[in-house]
Order: sequence, then structure tokens, then C-alpha cells
Amino acid sequence: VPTGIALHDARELLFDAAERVLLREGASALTSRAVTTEAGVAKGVLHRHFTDFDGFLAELVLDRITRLDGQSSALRDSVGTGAVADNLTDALIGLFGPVAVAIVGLVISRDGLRARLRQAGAARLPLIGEGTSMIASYLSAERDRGRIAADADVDVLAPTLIGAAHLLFTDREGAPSHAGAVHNVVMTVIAGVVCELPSWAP
Amino acid sequence: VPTGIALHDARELLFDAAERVLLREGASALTSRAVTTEAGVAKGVLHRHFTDFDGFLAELVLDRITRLDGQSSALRDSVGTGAVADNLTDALIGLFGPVAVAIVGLVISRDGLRARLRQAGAARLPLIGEGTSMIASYLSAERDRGRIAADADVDVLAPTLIGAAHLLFTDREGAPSHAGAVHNVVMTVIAGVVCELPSWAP
Amino acid sequence: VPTGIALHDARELLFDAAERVLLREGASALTSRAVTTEAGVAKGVLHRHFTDFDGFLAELVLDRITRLDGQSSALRDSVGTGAVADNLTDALIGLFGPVAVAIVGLVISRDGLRARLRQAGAARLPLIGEGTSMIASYLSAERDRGRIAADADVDVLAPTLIGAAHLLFTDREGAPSHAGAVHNVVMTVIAGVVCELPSWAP
Amino acid sequence: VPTGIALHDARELLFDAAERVLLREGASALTSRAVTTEAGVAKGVLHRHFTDFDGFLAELVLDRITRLDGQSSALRDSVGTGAVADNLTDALIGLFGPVAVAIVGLVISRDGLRARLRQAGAARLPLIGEGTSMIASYLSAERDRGRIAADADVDVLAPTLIGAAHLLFTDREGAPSHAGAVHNVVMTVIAGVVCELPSWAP
DNA sequence: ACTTTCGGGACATCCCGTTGCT
DNA sequence: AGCAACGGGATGTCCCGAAAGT
Repeated sequence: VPTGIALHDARELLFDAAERVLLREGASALTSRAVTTEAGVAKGVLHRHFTDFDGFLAELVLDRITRLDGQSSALRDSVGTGAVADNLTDALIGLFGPVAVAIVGLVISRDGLRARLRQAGAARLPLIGEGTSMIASYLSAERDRGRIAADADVDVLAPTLIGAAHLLFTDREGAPSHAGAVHNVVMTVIAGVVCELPSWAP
Repeated sequence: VPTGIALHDARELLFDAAERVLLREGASALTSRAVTTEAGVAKGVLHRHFTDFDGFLAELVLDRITRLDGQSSALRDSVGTGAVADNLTDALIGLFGPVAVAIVGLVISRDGLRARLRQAGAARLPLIGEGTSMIASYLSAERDRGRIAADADVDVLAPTLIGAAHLLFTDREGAPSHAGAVHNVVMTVIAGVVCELPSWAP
Repeated sequence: VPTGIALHDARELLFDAAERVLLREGASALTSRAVTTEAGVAKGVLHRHFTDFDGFLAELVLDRITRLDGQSSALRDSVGTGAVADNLTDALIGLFGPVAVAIVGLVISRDGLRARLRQAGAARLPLIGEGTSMIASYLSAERDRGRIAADADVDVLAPTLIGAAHLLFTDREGAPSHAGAVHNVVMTVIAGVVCELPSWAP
Repeated sequence: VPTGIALHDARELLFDAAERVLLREGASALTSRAVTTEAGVAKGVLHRHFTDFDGFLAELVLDRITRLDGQSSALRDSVGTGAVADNLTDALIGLFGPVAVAIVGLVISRDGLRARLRQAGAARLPLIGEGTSMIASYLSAERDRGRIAADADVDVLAPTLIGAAHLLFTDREGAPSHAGAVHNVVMTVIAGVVCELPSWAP
């Protein structure tokens, strides 16, 4: 029976439901009906608020990308403080949470979603591209401060870190990667360019 | 009308057709009908030679994994010759051809296929896992020869290289990555452990 | 193009369509498409209202079984009135209408449907089992009234009547069995136990 | 690899295989491939020896009907000996073996088979029709001998016995019906017409 | 004469977008 | 504006009949 009562915020309601389904059952189970059922609303609600199911997913992804801004600021604020490797490790762990990894997989699976995102100006691989930019600008700032070598190529370092970390988090999907593994990767990649003393130095 | 003419080798015929579809239209277009249509055979042919469509895909992936053995040998033979970075670069380029990248995406998209592969004993991420082992053994051999540092951790280096390279090839899907970009990544990752002079040194 | 108009009662609509198909083309022609086509609705309607095609058929059968209750009451009400043989004849004719006979055949043909019905608590042979119970309790009541012999074994008489009548209606499927044939069978079976005078007696 | 060796008797080989499948997996599993696989021969053999799959089944059924002749003779020979009820009980038990019951179900399930049988001159319900004739002639002979009432209507008694017995054997499919149950039914049906003393009389 | 394979029609199922009712 | 239903395209699978090959 139609209630006629407007949902307070259908967007967030549906986004959260979609994430729950995504985490619980995977990308292939994320159908339009699964979302509305999980949210406890009727199917039509989704199409009232979004042009399309792919449109809905695209906005979900873009929303998640927006949330990266917070992490981006935190990383920017850490410039010059602590150890570079630790800052990078924290950033990568924060970036590749279970939801983010699932979203990357979702984008890979859905052609329509990928097209929508591209046309919305997002990176080819969402979260990956933005994360790379985030890391690159952090490294750039550290380079300006002299904490990494002046000739370090941040446009090589950043995608390398992101690619390696993404694989780490994807491969061992169930178990949350120990911070140690990420730290090892970071140390390996920036070994040649880091100028500072290790973070555990006295 | 049935012809009765036995296909010379239905397996290869269908595998090749599947790859063409995969490259041309992507993983989501790789349906059983698309494969048989592309191969120019009837729908029944696929189900006579394979238990299942996912079974077919699994065998396709396993077949591609088997083909890695050739590249694995070549990489093993290159131990001690040329520059380590060049050997790695060649190996990564050989590993992540367009088909391989598409196959990784395919596995990510299909739950049933993933289950089948796991139960067949393949790595969680096919081609990625096997490629990592390949790189790790190569690095191990070079370490034994003293061409990379004795304390180099190949189990960190290998997945780092694979992860970074995979992203490189995935991100710029259409355009074949210039060897230069891969080489840059390799140089960055192994910068801290390589003992030899760069390949361009006199 | 979707109409959006809710079907008044999709269940009955589909049930009736299924019966028409069953009568006109037989059990083997009763596919899900045949039902929806006959009902003039889309394929999706059936799967929105029922879990499965076998689930649909199971509910159809159970619905028909439910309708027996009416006949069961009528038979119960006739206890002590008229002739026992006439009451039984009427009950059997009412039980084995063309639809019921077709449904029995349908259940024999479909494994999945049989499984579903068993798990729903129906008799092994639907309509047959319920019909037998109905006849048995009628005979029991008449025995209590003394209209059939006190030592009559209703648990033998009932299945005998049902089995004989079922064959009668099945064998001459097209032509509706003359009431006379059924009456003859009934008279034969209850010959040894009936106490009353024949119904045609003055 | 084709052997070229002619099968000794492909007919019997395939018939036996079909019966095994029928008993083990039921009528719905009796496909042409199931038969040839069970027989250990190639698919083509069936179509070499029979016009059609339904043609094959029709001949299988007709073959089984022919085997009834033996039982028919035995029953005929028993005229005037033993108890009528015992003779009938034995005949019914012999008639409705598991294979026969399965075959009746098979005919009910398959339209094409039914059509083929009808056009081959078999009864509408194979085995049932022939069994009815068999019982009818036996009863007729006993009537001539005065062992059952002169006014007994064998054309009512026979189908009644067959219908009741068929249901008995169909309903309790797994468990072989105890002879007692059949005897009870027989006693009930012929109660009014039998002239002899019970078989257990001194 | 047996073996093997292909060809293709049909069926149950899934999922999304749209439309009318409340 | 939310709700529930319909419409229909597409997918994987099955099974039979027929035609080559050995």
C-alpha cells in the first residue's frame, strides 16, 4: 500500500543498502531489486531518484570518491610529520577498505557503469585514479620538503604504490591485510628515494 | 541441418572465438551464445565439449595459464644474462597481454568461474598468482647469483611488481603500454636491491 | 510495453489458463510459456507470483485439492439419504472431472512437481489420496448408521472404488464416462457389504 | 573408435538398458542418450535400429505386452484349479511388476509414445488394457465352469480389479505391495459373484 | 555397421525499465 | 510521491534427429 510519505533521504538509504549487499554477497548480487529490498523500499523509489540503475551505481561510486577528500586532507596534513612510509601505509590502508575494493570490482564488472563514470569525469578506474593523484601530491609535497629525493618521479611512484597495494587488498579478500604487509611494500617501493631516517630511529 | 562433419579441434576453435569476443566486446559480452556464434558453430557444440559454460571458461583460463610456462622458461633462461630490469620488463609485458588483462577482468566478474578455478587449484587471481610465482623464482635465482641484494625479499618484490604492472596495463587498456612505463616501474621497485650496473651503462 | 495495470487476480487468471491448456493440449504442453500466453500476460507475471514453475503447478494442484472440500461436504451430508451406491457414484463422478484426471497425469509426468507436493504434505498421488479419504469417511459413516455391513473394511473398499473409477475415467479420456459405467463398478465393489435395498427398488 | 562389430542383438540390449534406467531413475530420465549410455553403445545405434526414440519406446512397450502372453497362459491353465481369488491375486501381482508400473507411467508422460502405440493397435493404456482382457477371459472361463455366478458381468469385474490393483501398486511405489493387500481387494470385488468356498477352507 | 559429432529448437529463469494505481 | 505489477529481452541448458567418418 502506497504511503505517500516522502523518504527522508532516499539517496543515503539506498547507498547504504547497496554497500551492505556489496559486502555481503558481492558485486554480482548487486541488482536493482537487491538494493531496494535491502533498503526496505519499493523498486520504483530507485528509479524516481536516479535515471538508471547504472546511474545509481555511478552516483554511489562518485559519492565514495568524494569521501576520499577527507583522507586526502589527512594525508596532506601529515606532510613533514612522522615517517613518510608510515604516512603512505596509513593512507593506503584507509583507501582500500573492503567497500572500496568491492567497488573497484563492481566497476570492472559493469560496462554501463564504467561508461557512466567516464562521462562523469571520473578516472578510468575510480578510486584507483583518485587515490593515485592523492598519493602523488603527497609525495610531491614531501619532495618539496626534501624528505624524499629531489629526482624522485612521483608519477611513477604513486601508481606503483597504488597498484601494489590494490593487489594486496584484492588478493586476500577475506582477511584484512596486516599493516605489516603494506608497510613492506611501501618500504620496498620508496627505498630508493626516501631521505629520512626510518620511523623507528631514535 | 546437421553437417556431421567433425570439427578439427573444437576446444581451440571455441577458445579462440572466446578470446576474440573478449577483446572486441569485453567480458560482459562473453556469453555462451556469443562464443558459438563467433566460432560459427551451433550452441550444442560448447556443451558437448565442456560440462558447463563456466566450465568452459575455467578451461580457457587454465589453458592460458599453461601457456605461461613458455614465458616462465624464457625468464628462467635469462637468469644471469642481460640486465635484471630488462628481463623483468620483458616478462611483465609478455605476461600482461591484452588477452591476459581481459581474462583477469573476466574472473573478477564471474562468481561461478572463480569458484571453478579455485576448486581446480588455480590461484585466487589467475595469471596474477602464477605470474607472481614466476617473478619470485626469477628474482630468487638472481639473488643466488648475487645480481640482487642477498637480503632482498622476493616475496614482497614479486607481488609489488605484479600489482604495479597489472594496474599499468589495466588502466590504459586500449593503448598498449609503452615499454618505457613498465621499465620505469621496474626500476623504481628494484632500485634498492639491484647490484648490477644499469643496462645502459657502458 | 508495460501497462502498469495490476491484474485483478493473477493467481486465478493463471490457474484457469493452465487448466485450459491442460484440457486442450495435455500435460506435456503445459509449459510456463503456454500458461502465460494462454492467460494473455507476460512471462514475468508467473515468476512474480510464484517461486517456480513447479511451485506454480504445485499451488494449482493444492488449490484443486482444496476445492474437493465442497464435494466432501456434499458427500458427508448425503450420509443416510438416498442410496449408498448413488451417493458414491455421484461423488466419484464429481471427483474425476476432466481437469482432475489431467492433473493426476500431470503429477505423474513431473518429478519436480511430485517432490514439491510431497513436501507440501499432499498425498503421494494428489486427488487420489484425498479422494480415498473422502470415500473412506463416507463409508465409515454409513457403516455406523448400519447401511453397510458392520464388518466392511472401508480401507479396502475406498481405494478399490477410487482405483477402479480412476481407471474408468482415464481410459476413456475424451468421452465423459456414462454414469452407468461408474454405477456398475460401484455396485460390484459394494455388492458384498451393502445392506439397503437397491436404489431402484420400489 | 568404431568397431564395426555388429551387436549380437541390439534390440534386447537396448530394451534391457531402458528398463534399468526406468527403474533406477524414473520415466522422466529415460532419454535417448540415457538408454544408449546405459547400454554402453553409441547414440546412433538406436536410430539405426528404430525409426525414432518414440518408436523405440513403442516397441519396448509392445515387447513387454507380448511377454504377458506367458502370464496369460498360466492364468488360463489355472482355470478350475485352486481358488479363484488366489488365481486372480497371483495374476495381478505378476502383471504389475515394477517395470510394468513404470511403463504405464511412461506412456502417460509421453504424447508421442501414446500416439505410436495407438497406431500400432495397442490398448489406450498399454498393459492395462491387455491385462483387463486377460482377467476378463479368465473370469469368463470360470463362469462357464460355474465357479462364479452365471450373471457375473466380467466386463465390469475385470476393469474394476485392474484399476484397483493398479492404484495399489502405483501408490506404494517403493515397497512391493504385500500380497495380502491385493488379496483383500480381490476378495472385496468378487465377493458378490464367487461361488466356491474360500481357498483356506478344509 | 558402429561411432562421434553437429545443428537447432524449446524451455525455465533472471533482471531491468516502465507504467498505472493509491 | 511511493508502491506494486507488468512486459519482454536474453541467458544457460537440455535433448533429439541427422550426417559424416572409421
